[in-house]
Amino acid sequence: MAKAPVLTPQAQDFPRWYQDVISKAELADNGPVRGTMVIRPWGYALWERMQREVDDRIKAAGAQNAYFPLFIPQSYLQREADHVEGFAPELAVVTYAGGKELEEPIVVRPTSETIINSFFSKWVQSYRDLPMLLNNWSNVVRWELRPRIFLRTTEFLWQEGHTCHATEADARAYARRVLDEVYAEFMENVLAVPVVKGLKTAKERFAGAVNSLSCEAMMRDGKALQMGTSHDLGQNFAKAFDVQYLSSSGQQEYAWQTSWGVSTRMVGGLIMCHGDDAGLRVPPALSSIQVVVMVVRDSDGVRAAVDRLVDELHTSAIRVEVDDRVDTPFGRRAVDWELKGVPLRVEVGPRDLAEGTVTVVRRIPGTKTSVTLAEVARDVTGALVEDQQALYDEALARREDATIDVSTVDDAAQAAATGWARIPWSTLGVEGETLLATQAISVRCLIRADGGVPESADEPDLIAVVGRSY
RNA sequence: CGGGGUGUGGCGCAGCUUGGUAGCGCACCCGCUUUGGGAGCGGGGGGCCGUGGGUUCAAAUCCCGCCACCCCGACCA
Repeated sequence: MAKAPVLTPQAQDFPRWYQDVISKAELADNGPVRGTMVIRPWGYALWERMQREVDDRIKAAGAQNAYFPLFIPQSYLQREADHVEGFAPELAVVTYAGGKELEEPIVVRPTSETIINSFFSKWVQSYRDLPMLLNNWSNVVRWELRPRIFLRTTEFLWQEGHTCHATEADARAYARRVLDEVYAEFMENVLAVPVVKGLKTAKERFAGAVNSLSCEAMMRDGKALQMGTSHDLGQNFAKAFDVQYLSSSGQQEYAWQTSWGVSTRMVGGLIMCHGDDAGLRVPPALSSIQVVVMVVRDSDGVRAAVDRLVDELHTSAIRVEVDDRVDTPFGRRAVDWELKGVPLRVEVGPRDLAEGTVTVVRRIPGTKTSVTLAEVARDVTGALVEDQQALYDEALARREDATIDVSTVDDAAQAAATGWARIPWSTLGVEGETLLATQAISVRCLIRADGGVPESADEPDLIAVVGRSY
């Protein structure tokens, strides 16, 4: 008789499956304050690898890391009208500290536009100071009424980039460059998550931005997740915080700005895009452990063979971990690694060694094969590359199958029950967008007919990608 | 804000109707046997039963208040 499934099957109850994976794969726990989370080592390892890969790309795009404070004077938030209105409901405000009531309340940052701009106004003096490209790795707090671990938590970890440019065109181009070269490139090639890049509608735009661009991914239940955003801020904050520079022609000009961010929400996206009924599936390019070598039983020279194999894999620049917990039943260990989603398992036991082989188990396609000792390193290296691609291809095919072109608002609503719909923006319009909102369906982004990212929502022939979202 | 529900070892629950001071599964600890797909057997540790009051010889159980959390609706995006 089959054992009860380790996880609630996705088809039975997707949200429950998501909670089960997070708990059984030891990714995170809920914190004591509602909406907060404790990120456990395996979950944090995913985030650390994401940070490393994103950070490399941010630096390649010319930005430098800096750090700005957690606490912001409340008055700063109030300087930009749309910004304060957008964030007011989710602010955590400190009014009492050091044993007494504060003269001016302090806001725990929900994002750092205001405090960073207060320093830009000091640092940006001349066109020679531009562009100024900064990035801040930090935690932020947005009080959430309906939290979901990793996807929408009261406190989360992220990076926020903030830049100043001499011209509107430069700022726009940079916001777009981050979207393409930092975010989408990372998501598709490292996370193996295909994304649709597009422009947010006025309704979905960041509070205080002129335009917001986003990367949208489809989860296995057909819902959308905004994986990252990049904003063209125009001169809104520059004017509110007096960020001016002297141009080469001797004029005082307001700087043109951008801001952009990705967060621990990506961990949730990774889980829901690739996970299956056996647990997480981590893409090889991301995983902090690419191959786990299992000592099936410590006898007949198994341990020595494992040590030699690990050295060889290290030499091939593969991230390897040994599982020599021989006191724990084999099946338990195998299930644990599957839940955690490590891409490859190499099982070494006396039976294998007698044949001069090892057993290679691939988590992503779910295959198990016997490979000779001489070929392991080559086989493993090839499997890591193939499975990275397979994961991406699978996710892309799933998204395409679940996305349909429609020409009426009713059909769009129908399609959103199981996936996404593409509908001409001229057909949908703001009225259609409002109507869909009553059914918890939103415009994820606007794209051009050829899939390109629009410069503005006023371009003709735009397509709205609509769906339900997290 | 309105309606409904739930609070009992780390987690999930039973016990409450018909009061007699707590039990099950998983997890944990010890021993032996196991170990190629979630181990078996034996032994063991752990609970102010959300909280404050009341009734009673006696309250997890009955009565009243409070708190927290969950679901549905409304509101907001």
